[in-house]
Order: sequence, then structure tokens, then C-alpha cells
Amino acid sequence: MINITFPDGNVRQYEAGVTGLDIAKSISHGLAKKVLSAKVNGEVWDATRPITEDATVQLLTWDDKDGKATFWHSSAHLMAEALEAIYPGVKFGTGPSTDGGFYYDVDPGEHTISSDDFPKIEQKMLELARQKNEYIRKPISIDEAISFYQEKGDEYKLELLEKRKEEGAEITLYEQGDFTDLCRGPHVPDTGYIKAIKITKVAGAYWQGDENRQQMTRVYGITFPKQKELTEYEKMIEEAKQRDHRKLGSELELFMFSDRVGQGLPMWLPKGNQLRDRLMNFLRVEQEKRGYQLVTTPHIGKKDLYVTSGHWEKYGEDSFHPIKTPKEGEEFLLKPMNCPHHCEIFGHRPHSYRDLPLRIAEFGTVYRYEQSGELHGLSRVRGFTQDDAHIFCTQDQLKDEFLNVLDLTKTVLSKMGFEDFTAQISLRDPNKPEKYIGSDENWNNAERAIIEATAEAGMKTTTELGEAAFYGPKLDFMVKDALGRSWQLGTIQVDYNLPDRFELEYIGSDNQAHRPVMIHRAPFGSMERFISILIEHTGGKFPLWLAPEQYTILPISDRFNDYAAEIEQELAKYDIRGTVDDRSEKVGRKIRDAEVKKVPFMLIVGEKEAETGAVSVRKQGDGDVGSMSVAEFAKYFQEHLD
RNA sequence: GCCAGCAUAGCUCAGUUGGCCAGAGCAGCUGAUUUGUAAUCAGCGGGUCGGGGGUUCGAAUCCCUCUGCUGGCUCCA
Repeated sequence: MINITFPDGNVRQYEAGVTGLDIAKSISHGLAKKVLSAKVNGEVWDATRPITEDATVQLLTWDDKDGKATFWHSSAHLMAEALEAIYPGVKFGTGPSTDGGFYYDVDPGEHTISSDDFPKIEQKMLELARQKNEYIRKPISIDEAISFYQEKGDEYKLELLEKRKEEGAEITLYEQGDFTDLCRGPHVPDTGYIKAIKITKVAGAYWQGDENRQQMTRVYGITFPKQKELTEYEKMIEEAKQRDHRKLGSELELFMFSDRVGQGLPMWLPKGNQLRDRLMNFLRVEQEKRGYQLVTTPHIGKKDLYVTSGHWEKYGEDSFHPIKTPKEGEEFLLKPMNCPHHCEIFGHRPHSYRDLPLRIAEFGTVYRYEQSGELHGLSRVRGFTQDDAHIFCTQDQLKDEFLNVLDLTKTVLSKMGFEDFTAQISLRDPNKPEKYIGSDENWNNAERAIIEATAEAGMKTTTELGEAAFYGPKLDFMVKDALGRSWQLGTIQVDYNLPDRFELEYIGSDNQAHRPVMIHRAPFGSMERFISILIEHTGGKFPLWLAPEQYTILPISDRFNDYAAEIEQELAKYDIRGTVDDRSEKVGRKIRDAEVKKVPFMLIVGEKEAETGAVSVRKQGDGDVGSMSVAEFAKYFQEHLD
């Protein structure tokens, strides 16, 4: 008998060789049906793999991240089986699960796989799934595996095996139906668990992620244990499509692109620009409260500036090429970032430690050469405005400055209606100290400052080792939107590099020169990217204070246009902005148009209202809320202003 | 940049295996209508079918190329 310890600490005894599935059966029949895999001593195993020694065991279901991963990984194998049946001779790269399904990289040989083929693949997968073929785990020697793939003629798998051979790793094959795959597992017990299947997209992907190597065809899919879950997934996708910021951006006339101006160069239309301005003003006020000083710097700078900063060497390829003065041939770069300019500002006169921390902020527009395939609506563009600031401070001030920035960022995000966010802390890779510049002492100090500050600010955090920049540790804000999607927004980065390169100094209380630390931070990240996320988060129904039009007055007929104009003037006194829809249309029509434009309040005025000096209020999405005086509406409005 | 796909009126889309002057709805304009909580009616205008080149008696339709867009990959200071 062996002892099995459960996550809640309970210990039960089983025969040696018991499987996760057996254990589930011993608990309840319902659980047994749901178990996909089992975490045995921290490692995810097949639910059907025998456990021979004492172990801690956690049974994994669809509700566990690892359970889903098992399910989707098994689905990748199922898809591979289907692909092999449909496209004979197809070769396989790797086929893992992802956060939202799975993919398989394949070399289809002379075939091409396009979205037209998806129904065919889905059908085949369903057919194979219904056969309830077991996933059979087969540990074999590496040489056996190599000869298996030599016979099959799959050079990709052979390459993977060669690598494993060097590492001396153990090899397992998994077999289901007529398909065998090199895989360390684990898998669900049989293909019958997979009930609902959707092939979602097909795309190119480089073999081993190396752009110099063979381009594979990556087929993406998602599967579910129940049809209903697939239906819900499709609904969510549909909702995301409706909220797509590119679609809403043009429907609500917020921004546009023009081929003639150039790709990735957004132009803000009046309504979008108002939104952008309001966001910037809001941040200006919050920054002022926290001791920031605004500066403005030019859009270009001498190439030498970026040679000094090191950006030319590191990112020259990703910048627009230098522009030259016509006569002297002096080289200038469109600025790809604001920090070198800000370093110059700091260095333009001597500083005392009493000046620190010095917080220099700028809504700085920068230009970066992004590869054409990278561009995407407002979220990835070639010209954008950062809500940038650089804080120059002493080592001792780091933690307080972090707290200051955390407070600012939290204020900003909650004001925007983002309630769910985490701080992702990126630290050094302890095994690769050569990757980083700056002293150990400084790094330790900075990392400690970040960890302590986030703890003190009561933030949810995750920590990533090896994700730090070469010049310092950083913290990124990960935000969940209304559809549960995760985005990286603001960022805070400690920098030991630039102060060195620009030889920045301050005179300490000891009358000696010292090097300040620099913090880069941007709560929004960039206005463009932030607004794209805000649009999708709100579905275009912006918080009242941001709405380009807060109300629109809908006169019942032309006869009340004058009254409507009076109301408009009246409301302006309350700082409430809006328009009058004086077209000779029926109210039904005016309401519909206002609803589509997502105007928060519709004020309907006709005979009754004109007589009593009232407005009939309708709330976007909610409908009629009744009649009230203008003063009452102003009050009602204030209550809805966050 | 790479792979795959797409590009027809301001927008959303039809356009059969290449074959008469390229269509619809919405939007726009003009007129009528004066309207009570999600689309009033009628008429009119609008497209070198993304640009260029080619194949063909004939191209929106087939081929090449450029531009842009979409989905991924790689990248992201």
C-alpha cells in the first residue's frame, strides 16, 4: 500500500500502481468522469499512469489550468491525426497547448492548408474523437525513437530527438488510433473526452521560432468537453469582434488611417482627439499633485544623442533611418524615445541632492520603425505618444518613488474602470549576471525597493526571473478587461545605464558628486495603445467624463428646436457638453442614431417639456428614466459622473 | 520582414465556368412629412471593381508586380 496525500492535507491509502483515475473513482463517480490528468508530486501525469510510491496527488479537471492544458494538448494530437489522414505525407514540428487552445506546426509538403479546409479537419477530428481511442504512453529508448522517425521521414522530429539525445532525456511516444507522436505528455485517457472542436486559424510560423529557418504552417484550434462551452466561446469571440477598437474607432469617428499618410500613422479625428485630450489632462492634474514638472522636447534629435544613449547601436535597425540637413549633411533621428532628451534636461545644470527626486514628464510623441506585419490598429503603430516621465533620484529614494508611481498608476487605472490588475515584477536571471549592467548592490537595492513597494501598496504581484531589462528591473501593469482578456499597460523601469552614459551627477550632502538613478514610467504606456484597450474594455461606452458627447437633445419636431437650443445653453453652464439633433426626423429615428453613437444621455423635448421647462431623460442602453427639470438633470448627471 | 488570406460606391456586401451600359441595403443630396422613446416616404447623385503591367476577340473575374488591410510568426527601447 502507498500513501496518497491530497491538496487539503488528507492522506489515503491505495494499492501501489493506483492511477489518478482510480483515485477519482474511489472518491466519486462524478469526479472520475471529469478528471483529465493528475498532478503527482508537482508534475502533471496522465490520469491513467500508475503511481507506485507515496505521493501528493491533485486531480485535475477542466477547471484547472493544467487540466485544460492536458485537454488541449491531447486535442493537438487529435488534430495531427486528422491532418495526417487528410494530407498524407505531412510532417510534424511541435504541437503544444496555449492559453486559449492549441496549435500544431506542420510542414504540409505540397499541400496547402487554408481556412476553407477547417470544416474538413473538424469533421475528421470529430470522427476520430468518437472512436474513443486511448492515448497510450510508451517509454522507449532514444535510438528506437530515432529509427521510428527515420522510417517516417520526419526531419523535424529527428532534430528534436537529436537535441534530446544530447541532453540524455527520457523519451516517450504517445499513440492514439493510428497516430504516434513524440511527446512527454500527459494526455487525457481517450479521444472521446473531446466533444466540441473548432479550428480557429492558420498562419505561418518559423521552425524553432527562428526567422532564418523553414516556415511551417501553424494550425490553431480550440476544443471543449461540452458543446455548450464551444457555443459560449463563439459568443465571446463575436462580442470581441463587436468591440474591436478598429471597428468602433471608425464608427464613432475617433481616429483614422490613410494609405497616403502611411501605415501605422494614426490621425485623431475631433471626437477621438477630445477623448485623448481629456485623458492627458486628467493625468496632468494627477501628476502635478505628485510633484511632476512638464517639459516639451523636439521630435528629432541628432544621431549622436542616440549613440550616446546606446539606442542607436541597440535599436538603430528599428528606428527610421536618419534624416539629413540638406547642406551640412548632419544626421538627425526621429526620436524613438524621450529619455535621452530628458537626460540632457537633467544635465543642463548642476544639481544638489536637495533637488531630488526630480520628476520630468512629457507627453512625448515618438516614432519607431515597426515591421509592416506588426502593425495593428492603434495598439501597434509607428508614431505614438507616450505619457512619459523620468524620475531622477537617489538610491535611497527608489522605494518612495515607486510608491508614488504605484499610487498614480492605481489611481489612473481605477478611474478608467479597470478593477482587475496585477503587477508583474521582472527581475534578473540569477544565472546570467553578465547580461546586466550596474553593480550587484544597486540591483539588489532596486529589486528590493520594487518588491517592498508593491507589497506596501497591497498589489497583486507575479514575479518573472530573467525578464528584467539589461539596465534595470521593471514592473509592468497587467490589466484584465471586461472580456477577461489580459493586457500589459503601464510600466515602471529602473535604469542604471542612461545616467552613466550621460554622466549625470548630483552633489550629495557629503559635497561629493554622485550618480542618480533614473526611473522610466508611463501609466498609460502610450495614448494610442491605452485608448485601443479602453475602447474594447468599454465597447465604446466611455465613462461619462470621457464621452465626446455627454448628451444629445432630441426635439419631437422642428417646433421645439429653439427650446432645445435653450436647454443646450443651460447645460453648458453646468459644464455638461452635448448637441441638438434638429433634423426633421421622428424621435424613434433620433433615438436609434444616438443609441448607435453610444451617447450616454438623450434628452427628449416636446410640448410637455417646453411647457414645464423640463427634459425627458433617456439613458443609453437603459431606456426612459422619466421627466425632470434641467437643474434636476444636472444633479442626476453629476451622480453618474464617476 | 516572413507565411497564408483579403481589397467592388463613404460603410456593409452581391456579382454564376472570363461575355450585354457593374448591383443592393445603409449613409449622402433634394423634396415631401412635423413626428413622443431603437430605422417616415419618394426622387436623385455616386464606382478608371486598390495602382500598374500582362494573357485574351473580350478581364471585377486568369497571371505578374506594387500598395494597403487581416490572422499568425519574428520583434517590441
